[in-house]
Amino acid sequence: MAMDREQRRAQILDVATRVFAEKGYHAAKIDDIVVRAGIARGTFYLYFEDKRTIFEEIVAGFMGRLGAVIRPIELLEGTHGQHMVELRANLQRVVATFRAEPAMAKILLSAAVGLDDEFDRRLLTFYDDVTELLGRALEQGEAAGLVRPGHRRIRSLCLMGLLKELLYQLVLRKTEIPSDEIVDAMMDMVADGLFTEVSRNELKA
Amino acid sequence: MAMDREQRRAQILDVATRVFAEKGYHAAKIDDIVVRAGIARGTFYLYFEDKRTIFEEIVAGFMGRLGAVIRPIELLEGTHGQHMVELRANLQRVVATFRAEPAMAKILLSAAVGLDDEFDRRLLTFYDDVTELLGRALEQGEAAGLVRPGHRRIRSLCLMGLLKELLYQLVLRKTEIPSDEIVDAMMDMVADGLFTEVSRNELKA
Amino acid sequence: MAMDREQRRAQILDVATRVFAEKGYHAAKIDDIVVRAGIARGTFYLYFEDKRTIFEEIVAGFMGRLGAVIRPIELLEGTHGQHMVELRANLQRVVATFRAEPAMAKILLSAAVGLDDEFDRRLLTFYDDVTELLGRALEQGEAAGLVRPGHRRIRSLCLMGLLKELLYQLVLRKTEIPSDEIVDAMMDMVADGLFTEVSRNELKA
Amino acid sequence: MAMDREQRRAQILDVATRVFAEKGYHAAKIDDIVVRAGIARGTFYLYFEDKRTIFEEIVAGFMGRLGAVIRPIELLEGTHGQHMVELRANLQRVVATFRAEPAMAKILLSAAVGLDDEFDRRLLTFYDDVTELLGRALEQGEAAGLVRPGHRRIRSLCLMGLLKELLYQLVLRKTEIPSDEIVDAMMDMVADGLFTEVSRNELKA
DNA sequence: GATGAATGAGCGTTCATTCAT
DNA sequence: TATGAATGAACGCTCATTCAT
Repeated sequence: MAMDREQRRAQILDVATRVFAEKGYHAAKIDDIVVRAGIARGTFYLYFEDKRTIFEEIVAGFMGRLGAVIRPIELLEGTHGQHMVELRANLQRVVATFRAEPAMAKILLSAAVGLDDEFDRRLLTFYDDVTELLGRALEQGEAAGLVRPGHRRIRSLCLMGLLKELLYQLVLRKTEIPSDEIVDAMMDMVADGLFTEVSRNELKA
Repeated sequence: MAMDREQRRAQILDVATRVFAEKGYHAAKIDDIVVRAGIARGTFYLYFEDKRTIFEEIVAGFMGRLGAVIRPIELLEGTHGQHMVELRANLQRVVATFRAEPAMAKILLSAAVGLDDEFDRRLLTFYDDVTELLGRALEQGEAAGLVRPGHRRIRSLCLMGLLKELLYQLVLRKTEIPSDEIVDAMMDMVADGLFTEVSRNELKA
Repeated sequence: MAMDREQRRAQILDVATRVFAEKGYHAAKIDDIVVRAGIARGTFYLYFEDKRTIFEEIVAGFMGRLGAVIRPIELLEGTHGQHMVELRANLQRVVATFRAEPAMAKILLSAAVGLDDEFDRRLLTFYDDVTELLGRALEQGEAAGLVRPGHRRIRSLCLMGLLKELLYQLVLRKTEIPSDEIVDAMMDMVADGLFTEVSRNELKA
Repeated sequence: MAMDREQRRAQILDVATRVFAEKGYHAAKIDDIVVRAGIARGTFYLYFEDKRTIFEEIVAGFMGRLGAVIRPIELLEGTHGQHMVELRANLQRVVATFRAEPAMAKILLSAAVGLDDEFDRRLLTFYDDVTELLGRALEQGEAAGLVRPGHRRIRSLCLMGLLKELLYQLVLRKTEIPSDEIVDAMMDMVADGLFTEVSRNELKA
């Protein structure tokens, strides 16, 4: 098994990811990882400080990859007409990133939730960052006259939750809807809302 | 400590709810509950079969209260003009229910996630039920000409996620936004979407 | 439930006997006894010091009844011809005593065995007493020329074991052999042995 | 403490055997075993699944050794004159086996009794097997004219019980009677019975 | 006397982590 | 570097016994 340090580390990380995804943090035993990686118990600790640490590294790694895929939309003059394309591209990249690593979807959206206060804070911080990104996008959108003015914080949270739920369901339940269709439906709803003229009038009444 | 059986049970249930909310299922020790309830270890088992069972009862109880608060909207002839009122009332009751029991929000939306396969299934089933309810509402709305036709499954999931995220954030982060404002902003977004004429045209381009 | 103290005691003792017989000492819970006796947990301790004590009383009681049934065979002059009748009568009474209280057979021959050192000693002492009784009977028998001379201690132990095994099997496995037949076969074997002339000669060779 | 896996296993097994013999199954704590073996609590579970399992292994092991020592007596033509020698040899091997492992005698004949229904069944089955072996021996003996005809089942049970009692007493009470003497006395009694001509006549009267 | 809610010591088992080889 | 046997703290649960009413 000629394997340099980095390869070994990567292999363990990979195995651990799948184990955590399958069993959840608590039910995942170091033993499960070690057996599936074909290494000795002690070897694990040569590469990772402890169970908690490797889990954090896994999550942090995916958060990084996810962040790298989201590109802020520049609302500069003259780029008009590109915004929607870029927005859709962002969404599609995010969906694709999760679909490429379904195990990570399970971990990020489920196994890592409620682990403990410290980890919850970490997760919240990540989601906060994304939410803030969305908030700024809305702000710029409003400034550019592309977005109807409205409660930005609540709207960002809604967008965040809507995304998380879709990703969770699509990846974990292996729903077979093509990414395009998902992104289209999501954007249609977010862009134009659900109501018809009739119900809008009713609402105003 | 004069306390009849029901009182004692309720007291333990209450203490346990808070402990589970604070620490999550695994980190919550029977000892934590017992000490905070001011009872002996054995007393706990006089009222509840085991750790798992009391947790399930806590979750099931709240799911029940939540279900009781959601009233299906009748789309009968002549009830026109009432739909929006009823929809908003439903939302407000749900928000109020979570705000009344913040610990339960933490448990349902975080501590109970990823506990084990069996419990995950239970949670998913609950959310599925709600999602289906939303799906039927959309269907009836479309039929009544109140909702723009569109991908119902994806839309219900979006609504579900949007709700969950809002509730999680509002309750856990103790955001001080009044329920009215939240419901208004949420409904505005869902009803009319985020885009202006300008961006709609851009989207079509 | 008008019941004076003695009646209550007797009732609990009776119930406990059956519970101990059915489940064995360790698996028998005070709760089992209390529920079946239709009394409260605390009431039990008004009549008996603790679990161990009631068990000891049960065993001691039966040992007493058993002892009362075994009547030493007087080998006085002139009673000749009565010995065998009396011996058989003794055996039949012992068998009858066990058959009358099958639960006690289970307890004495199984549930009480290996409980702890102290109790084992008590059992051993009881069996020792009986063995000694048998030993003296053999001694007198030899003196009277009725019993072939031989190793008295070993012979008594053999008789003891043979009796215990028969009783255990007959009572616990509810074998349907009539007491008479059992006593006859046992006595035939003990009296004349198993061998024929042929094998006796062979043995001597 | 250089010890390979098999040695360690054997050591724990040995210690456990003595602990079970001294205290009985229930009173024996894993701690007792572990402390006396000079290992950590967890180490025990590296070699044995649980308390029950190691106990079963101990008992099964001894039953095996015991079974291996009992050799069926072939009643073929021409082997005449060997039967008694072989019978005595069997007995002596059984006695020797118990004497070599006094702890096992205590366990098999006392600590394992009344443990629970499942285990009781296992024990009974073992004794049943031996009893049946004895029954077949009697049958063949009768057929060969070596054994007086009689109630075979009762006789086998008697032999079984007589053996158990002797072994229990001799091993546990550390009686210093040499095996030879025991076997001789036992065989003398079983072969020829206890009675003289006088008592036999009396019996018939 | 009777009740039954409350007690708490005690035990089997798990599993992340260490460390001698 | 790799190994895997050994460690031991920690926890859920039981049940005989007590005691306030």
